[in-house]
Amino acid sequence: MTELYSEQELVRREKIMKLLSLGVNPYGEKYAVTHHAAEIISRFDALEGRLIALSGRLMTIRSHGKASFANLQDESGQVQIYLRQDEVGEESYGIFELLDIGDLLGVSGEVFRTRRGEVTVSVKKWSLLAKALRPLPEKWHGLTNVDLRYRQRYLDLIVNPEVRKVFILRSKIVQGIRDYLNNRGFLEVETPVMHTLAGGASARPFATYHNALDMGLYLRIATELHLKRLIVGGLEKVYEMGRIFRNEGISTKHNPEFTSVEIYQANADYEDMMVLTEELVSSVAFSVCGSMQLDCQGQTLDLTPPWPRLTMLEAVKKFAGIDFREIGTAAEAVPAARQKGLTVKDGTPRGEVINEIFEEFVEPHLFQPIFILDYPVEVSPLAKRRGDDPAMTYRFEAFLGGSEVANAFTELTDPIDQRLRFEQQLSRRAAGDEEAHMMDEDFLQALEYGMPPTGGLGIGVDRLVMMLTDSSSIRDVILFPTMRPRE
RNA sequence: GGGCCAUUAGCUCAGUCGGCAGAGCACCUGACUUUUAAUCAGGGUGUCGGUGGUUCGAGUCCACCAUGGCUCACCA
Repeated sequence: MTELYSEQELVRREKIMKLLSLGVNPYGEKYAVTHHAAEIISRFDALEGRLIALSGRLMTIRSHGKASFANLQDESGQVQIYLRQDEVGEESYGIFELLDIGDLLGVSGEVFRTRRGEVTVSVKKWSLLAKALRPLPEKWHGLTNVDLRYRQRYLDLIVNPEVRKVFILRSKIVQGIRDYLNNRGFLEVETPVMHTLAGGASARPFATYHNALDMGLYLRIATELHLKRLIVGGLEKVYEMGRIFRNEGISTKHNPEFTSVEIYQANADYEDMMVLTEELVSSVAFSVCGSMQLDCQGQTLDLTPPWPRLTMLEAVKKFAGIDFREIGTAAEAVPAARQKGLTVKDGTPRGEVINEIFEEFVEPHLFQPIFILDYPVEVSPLAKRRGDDPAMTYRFEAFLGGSEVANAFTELTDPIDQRLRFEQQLSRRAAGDEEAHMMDEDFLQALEYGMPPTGGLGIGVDRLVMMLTDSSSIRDVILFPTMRPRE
């Protein structure tokens, strides 16, 4: 017994040799398909007695000697087929007996209903489109090994029908976002994925190298700074949906590459972005899921706008019992945080302390849609300062199902303040914070030509898809999540 | 990176106190022309994740390693 192949693989390889000796190509030509499985069942009354053709994967075989039943699965679902020796002929039936579960077939025949009421295709002609050399996972439990499901997603898609639904839904969500924005005059643009400077977010980038130019490059961690350059350039409503890369840990909410959509609108501010966010999300949910009330981790998430708004200071006061309007300095803020049990380094700026308390004591309580407004300037280096409180910015995040789904602000257009913010980030970088922003002179130069007042919004598409498909892990909404290679 | 858990047949999983490696599906042989988790009669197909160790004897106990899951940390 060779160790290369399992018994079942050997058997299937032998069957290929038999097929070839019978003059059958195990990897056949395209089959002229007229219908899909689900359609044959749903439109049975119109199709009964008619000749149709479909192709799909053989999922079950029930052989009765000189006749066989089987189930054929295509993208739409499964339909039963029925094959009789006296219908297709002895030779054809003999070849059918060399088939295995997993093989790809094209069949044509007449639609009828069996005694037991099952809509079935009575096969008159069929051909082999692809012989499967490996057996499929078990038909009742499907593939549950999470590792294998992600590594061999094609198997997951074949044997777990609900997985296919999630990814079809994802595609519709992405299309729905595009439709919504395109219909409102936004221009979809494409900006570089490889950056000489990784900016626009606090994250560690992936580094790569360009040989001909002899220089290092980073994969983008955000699309923000290029899209704002386009606003400077006079494009008033732009967006980009695309892949972002962050060199960080992997979790049920984080994949190293993920999809964001960033939206920028000139002559707008974060108030406009709030309306845009709740309308975009709720209308996409309605068009894709048919409802604004979603099942989400055993609870009902109601996306009907308008969503409540709470400032970060109000939220912190409400859930942590600390009123930062009365705590104006870092020297006071740090002990207040420690009193709540947080470990905070000496010299942590007030804004960062507020943010940490928010994340620790407020975020776990958020489930229904809510906008948290007015983030501290220290954690918002690209957002405009509030006119009434320069320590805070016109920034909000939208939380859905307890997860941050959108981040937006009235953009900082003042090049002098922007330079100051970058310098503050640089000093944090010098202090060892690898996620602090880098100085982007090229971007500052663009701002110095003048940028109109602008509202900007970023939405984590994967997390939105998680919400709308009730998925608890980001890996369940990414076809091929990042994995360590096997062996 | 820390903690906990998992890894046994192609797949889903059992495996008691350390004593011959098991079941269902799939697969193989045979029967069967309306079955549908088809049925009936027979067949076990295996580097028990890897490497060491303890032991008369290890799937089982110990150590280390690998991969994955959950979780904490980190991070939007």
